[in-house]
Amino acid sequence: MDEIDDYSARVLDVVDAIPPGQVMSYGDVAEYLGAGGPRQVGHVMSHYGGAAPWWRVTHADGTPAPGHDARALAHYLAEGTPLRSAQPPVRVDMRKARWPGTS
DNA sequence: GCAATGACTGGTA
DNA sequence: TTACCAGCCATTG
Repeated sequence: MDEIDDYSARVLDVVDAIPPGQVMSYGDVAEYLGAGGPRQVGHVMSHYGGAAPWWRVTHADGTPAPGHDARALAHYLAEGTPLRSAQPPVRVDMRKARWPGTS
């Protein structure tokens, strides 16, 4: 198994901590960690996202990762995530589904 | 060290 | 909604 970096593990830890029905944007995760940037989080998800609920991580607009929007939609419906559009372009209601973290 | 790239963000048209 | 631009951060050649 490939060993992951501390930063990647930290990103996966936050994503794994997101409760069902809630989502975070790439920028929110980076800001929550206080390190790196939205692009770094996205890169980690593309490389290690297979071991984490990547569908709970979306763009600031609420649109899921490209190429996986249909897959993410299935999870949103299964977890009861508040959606603004149940069909492409799939968009999550960030106003309610945005997870501020362990407040 | 520089240029290019990427599962990004916000603003403007 | 879509398209384009400028900014941001880390990795790679």
